[in-house]
Amino acid sequence: MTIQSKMQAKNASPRILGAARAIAHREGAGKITIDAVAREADLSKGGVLYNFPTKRALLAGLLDEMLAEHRERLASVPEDRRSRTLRGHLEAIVQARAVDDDLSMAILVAAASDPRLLDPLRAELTGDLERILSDTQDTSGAMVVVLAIQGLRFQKLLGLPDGGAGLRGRVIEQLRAMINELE
Amino acid sequence: MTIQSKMQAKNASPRILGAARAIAHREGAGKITIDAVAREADLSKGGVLYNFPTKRALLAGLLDEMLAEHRERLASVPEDRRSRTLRGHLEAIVQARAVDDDLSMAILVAAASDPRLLDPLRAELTGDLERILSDTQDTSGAMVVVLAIQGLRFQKLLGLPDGGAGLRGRVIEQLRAMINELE
DNA sequence: ATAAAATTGCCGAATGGACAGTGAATAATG
DNA sequence: CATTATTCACTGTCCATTCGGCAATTTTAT
Repeated sequence: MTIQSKMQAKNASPRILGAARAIAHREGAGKITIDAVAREADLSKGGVLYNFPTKRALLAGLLDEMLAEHRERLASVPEDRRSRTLRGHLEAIVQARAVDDDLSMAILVAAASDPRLLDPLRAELTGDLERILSDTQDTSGAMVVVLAIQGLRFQKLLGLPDGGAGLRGRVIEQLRAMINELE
Repeated sequence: MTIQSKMQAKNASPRILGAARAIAHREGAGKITIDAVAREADLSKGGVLYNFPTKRALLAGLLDEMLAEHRERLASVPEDRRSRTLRGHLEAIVQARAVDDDLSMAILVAAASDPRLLDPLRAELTGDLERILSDTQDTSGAMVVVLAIQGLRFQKLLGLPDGGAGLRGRVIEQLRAMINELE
């Protein structure tokens, strides 16, 4: 019970999504449960279900929010540079410090519970990829960079070995260089 | 009830693991349930739990089996080539046609239910990575290849866009070339 | 060798907990 | 007052895990 216990917010959805992310960050993606989210958001279970009528909808909302953030990061790359989309993908992952900021975690839960939840993501990435590939002649070179970026994502997410911070920095530098060399 | 209904096999574990993989392949990783595995393996629930006393143990067993297969694939790369481990990782994923043969799916379930299940995988990969990096001077170049391979894994697993089969082939060729150019 | 005893591998019916979803009642808001 | 946001108390389902029993197999004792 917070100080505002009896005050109705106009829209609890952001708080709910934030709660879900907090749980995923703290306890792992699999622990996202309606009850848990309700507790975390200081709301009743019914309250959560009022905003997201099913758990599936909640997960979809999560993914949606993260996709939106992803788009924002992409948009923050200067308009006129070559390989803009590809640069955006790389910088997005460099900036996302906490796993919490990252798409990947939501992706995992989604995939585990219902693969169709990933459809919007697939659509988005398909568009991105088309743009990336049409930005250059060296499509397989570009694709290697794309794949490496995805590799970075899951490596961080799953806590797989990364060869240390120093190497990580040099890898990112190298990826930047590879992007610059695309024509 | 099969024809051998009253015959006791010495060890149902392989059948159980096979059943689990079949389910994961057909219905998704999240559908691995003791009941389902029991049905698929034509065994009772108790029978499954006799071989794997908890579900966690079952998942650990799955991961273990897949790690063993992974080691085998690595071992199949000719002894004397440079960057042997790295080549092994690449060829392993090229060979694994069905997602079914791939580590990744098991990884996902494991990560979702209990991150600690990934510890053996982490250990294995840490060793692999050390070997890979000590095989060359160009550590960041090698790491980019490692990351791209991981990217390929998850791309396939999650059904993310890959730019088509042609591009995929060229990417693999390019990765092979990158490995050859490592010193 | 063989009967008895112990062990192994498995069955299948409970048990209980976790969880998604419902609906009627209630409070807040404009 | 009417609409919207939320609570509360349930319901039903799914699922991991427990447990007593049983048949086949192996070991031990005679």
